[in-house]
Amino acid sequence: MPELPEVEVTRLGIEPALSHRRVTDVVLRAPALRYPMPAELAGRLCGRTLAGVSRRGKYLLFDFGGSHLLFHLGMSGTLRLLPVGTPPRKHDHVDILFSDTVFSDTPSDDLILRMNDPRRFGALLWIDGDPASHPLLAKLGMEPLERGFTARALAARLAGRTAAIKQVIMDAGIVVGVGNIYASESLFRAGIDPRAPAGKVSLARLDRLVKAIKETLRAAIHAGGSSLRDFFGCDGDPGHFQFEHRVYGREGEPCRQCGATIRLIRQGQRASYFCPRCQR
DNA sequence: CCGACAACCTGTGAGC
DNA sequence: TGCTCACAGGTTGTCG
Repeated sequence: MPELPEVEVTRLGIEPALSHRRVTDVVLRAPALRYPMPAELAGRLCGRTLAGVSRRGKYLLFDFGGSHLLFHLGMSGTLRLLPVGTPPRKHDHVDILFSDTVFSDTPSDDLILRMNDPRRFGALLWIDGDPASHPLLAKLGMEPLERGFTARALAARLAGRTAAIKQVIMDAGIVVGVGNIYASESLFRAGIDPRAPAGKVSLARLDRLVKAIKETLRAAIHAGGSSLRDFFGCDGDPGHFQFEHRVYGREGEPCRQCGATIRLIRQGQRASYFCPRCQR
């Protein structure tokens, strides 16, 4: 499901709606996602005010004034904002109820932040202290939309790597947020064969790749993300970037750039799509 | 350190 | 209609 653009679209919807609201209740309907649910979560959260929501890679960090609630959406997770009283559906595992804003004099406008995750590969963790030093976050690589993500910085991390470039740019220890869809899409835009050994890609080509990754992710965020089957933004709207995919999911169809037939191969148990003429 | 692979879990669509 | 199989946006752990 969610790669960086889908997580960022979720953050952009939630942050303005929930910031400065106070938690009034927590409902957990599953004992665990990828990890056991945080102990005493209701006791820790109720009464606290949300200061803001940030993102690191595909993780969302809800700042409750020094302590953080961390979400990961895994393969099939979504976060939605719903009116209080909305009945839960299958796989709605977590509700966090937020009060109306403190200073509003309108009738109650309380909201539920609800996490749905059929496959339960997602995660919910409570982090005291600096989240950057948490084991899940400490070893993460570069943020692709930040200035530090450059061809030179990428080249330094790829030196000596013999694995295929597509698999390496999906490694969160190198660069975060680039998953299976956006890896294929970015390599197409950069004109690079996904099978090329990562350490042997020239600096000039890495420069094109870095620019392609930034462009692709930004365009996808602008489009509300890609919705293949079960991604929706926090308002329930699907994204529409899937209609702009140039190779992902287009096996056997003509390349939009040159007309050659788009190919599907397996790399590391994942599907890779590419144009054999445009990507060499 | 690196690379290859299995595992986690549910739903869906294709093929018979 | 119903069965079985392959596969799906991610990450972690193990093994050589």
